[in-house]
Amino acid sequence: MPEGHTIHRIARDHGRLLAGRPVAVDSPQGRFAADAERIDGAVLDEIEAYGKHLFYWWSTGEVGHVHLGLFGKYRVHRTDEPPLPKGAVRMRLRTTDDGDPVTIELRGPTACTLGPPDERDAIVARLGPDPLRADADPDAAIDRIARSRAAIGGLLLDQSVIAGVGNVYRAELLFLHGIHPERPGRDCRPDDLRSIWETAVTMLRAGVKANRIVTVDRNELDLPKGKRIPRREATYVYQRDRCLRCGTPIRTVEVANRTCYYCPEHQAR
DNA sequence: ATACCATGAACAG
DNA sequence: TGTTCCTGGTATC
Repeated sequence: MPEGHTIHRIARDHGRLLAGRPVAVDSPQGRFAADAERIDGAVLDEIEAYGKHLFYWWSTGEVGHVHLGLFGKYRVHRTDEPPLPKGAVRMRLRTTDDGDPVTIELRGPTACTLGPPDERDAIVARLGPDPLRADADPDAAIDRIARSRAAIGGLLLDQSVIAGVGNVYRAELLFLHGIHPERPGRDCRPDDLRSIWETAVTMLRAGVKANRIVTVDRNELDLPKGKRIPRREATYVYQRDRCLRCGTPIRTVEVANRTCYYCPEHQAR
């Protein structure tokens, strides 16, 4: 699930539920237990999203770091007495004040740690600009791509180039700009690179709003008004059999160790 | 019941 | 470049 839009949506939703409140923290599964103890009962000041990373700013001055990876998942319970947790809950956050009771469980993350703000800064320093953040510098990403001999399909997945884009968005961004995933970054027109950034901003924002990835223009679909777009219709090329626009069979190519879907008709080498 | 694959990324070498 | 870690949905038997 988690590309950048998911992470920003989680930061927003969970922040609304927990920010400014004292929170009981524990780790039923155990691997976060020692860290949990240090912030147990502290006030959660803010949840920050940066690319695919989440940062929990605690009133103790420490910062929690969560990266969901491929499998990590949150579950929200609107009670402070949730059912016995099934499976391995790495981190559990539970309200203890008089407000609306909330318990949030985290399972299967790639990273779940606690440290000083320096550690958060070090992680952010390794990341490229995040299209969902107001402080993003598009030129940092555009220049990196424009100077690179590497395939643009790999660069778009490289979090140090652009933070928050994942395998679905990369395929869709390249399709919409008619660029083959294996084209070297330096062989792309600068205008196209700028446009890719702008499209990324639009797509990711739409993803946060809808809480899912929908990259197609609704008007290109033959759907009854008001009907929800099915998952397999929500993209132009990603996990499709045929290109939504021309019907050409979709091909795949491995770029950066991940399957990249593209339309051979629209995306020439 | 079992296998495999997936929207991710760190690490070894 | 290949291996490893984590979970869950779907396919296959």
